[in-house]
Amino acid sequence: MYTYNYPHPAVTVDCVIFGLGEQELEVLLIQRKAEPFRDSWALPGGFVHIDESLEDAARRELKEETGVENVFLEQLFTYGEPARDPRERVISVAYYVLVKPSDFKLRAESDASDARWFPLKSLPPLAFDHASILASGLQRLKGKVRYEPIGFELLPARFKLPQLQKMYEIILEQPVDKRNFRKKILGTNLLVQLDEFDTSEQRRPARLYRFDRKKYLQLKQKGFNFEI
Amino acid sequence: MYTYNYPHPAVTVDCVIFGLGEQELEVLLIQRKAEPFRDSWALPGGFVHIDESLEDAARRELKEETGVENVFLEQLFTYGEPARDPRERVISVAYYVLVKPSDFKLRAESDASDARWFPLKSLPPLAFDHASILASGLQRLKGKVRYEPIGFELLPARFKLPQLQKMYEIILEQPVDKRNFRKKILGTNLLVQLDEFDTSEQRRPARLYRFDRKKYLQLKQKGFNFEI
DNA sequence: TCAAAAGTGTTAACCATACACCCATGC
DNA sequence: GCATGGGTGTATGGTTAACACTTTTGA
Repeated sequence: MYTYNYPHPAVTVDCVIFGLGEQELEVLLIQRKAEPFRDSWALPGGFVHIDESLEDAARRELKEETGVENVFLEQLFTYGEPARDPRERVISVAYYVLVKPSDFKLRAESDASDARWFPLKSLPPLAFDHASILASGLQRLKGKVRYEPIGFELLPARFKLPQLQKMYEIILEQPVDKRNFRKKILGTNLLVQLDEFDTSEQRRPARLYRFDRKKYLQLKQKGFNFEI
Repeated sequence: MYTYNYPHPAVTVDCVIFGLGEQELEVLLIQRKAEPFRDSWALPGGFVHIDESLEDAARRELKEETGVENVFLEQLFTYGEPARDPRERVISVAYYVLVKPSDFKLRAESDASDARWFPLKSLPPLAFDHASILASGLQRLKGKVRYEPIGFELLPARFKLPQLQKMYEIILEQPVDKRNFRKKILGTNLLVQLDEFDTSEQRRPARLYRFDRKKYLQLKQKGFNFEI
């Protein structure tokens, strides 16, 4: 590694933001106001400032463009094909983000904004190589949700088991056996049974649980592996 | 994403190169000739040219600095802490690389070079944040070797089963039951039995096999998952 | 009393694990 | 003929998968 006088590329971050809809996964996109790809939908993101870390840049852009903050965020992949941006050489570090329903509400608050949730099954055409970034975010989510407890990031802190099961069914796109699911998930002892019930529906109320993250982290250090 | 007049960071690639030693994993490092960290050992790598893709840059640096080419190479993580390089803002896209024994020989050929293999257990102090990059390369290798057939990348095209088993024992740092291992690995039908034997040792010759990559890719598309 | 979703156990099939001896070769 | 690692099968325990009815509530 010697001295370096060649031109530097621009570096951006882009975020694939997943949320749980009623029956499917949704992704938060923004509509571009500037060329290139003006008026196209795109992943929220932007240029990395010279004095901030990559993750800081991702969180900053996330907040600026969508109002979303304090969420699960993990680096996905870095895209650097020379021609991926028509303006100049732009290297993009992609992140994926999981938001809870309570974060969804920001959608309403910031509705002056150009951000919108799209069901995965009906995405608009995306700017740049964002469709491919989104696809690998989805692939990562599907793969990781089975052996790390990241699915809880898509649910409220207190949830009912049918809700948890539904989340897995939506992400994995396959039905899950109710009894086996309950046996397995309760068998981990990572769910804390609360003395509360969801009475908002007009039927038998479901018991609420929360995920015991502290306990999970302890077990993980001892070599325990979460698995669905 | 608007126009962008801020300074651009430099972008580098760094490679964590794994090879199998007799009894342990080894990593290929180079000794730096320039400041900062002059004479320190470091991961091979360097600046990304403005017109080459990230992977192309990684392969180019790999060849230039170590003579290694045509190997398994996969993106690992992108490191962008603002102070990780004392000279200027440098964002590094890290790759991990798996080389076969036949690629090892380049070590001898290019021994004028400043590249050397180090057993994982006796690494020298590393420049920049390379120790942490190396650690996550190792973590990735350990995690991935169990559910993707990447371990074969560390072996010659034709290998004997005890050799394959040893590779897993070295990477996973735990003993593997010989009979169960053979049952499982042969049960996948992904190993092709050859009519050749390893007669180089002074004992009962071991049968040679090769990994059937084509078959694996077909099965994978149908949802098959390799697992050890 | 009805509709709708919550909640609960048992059995059978499969898979993972543990384990010990004979074989083929070169010296 | 001996030392060395190569090669082979079975039995057990644990895990996963399949499956149907009762309970609770609000309307």
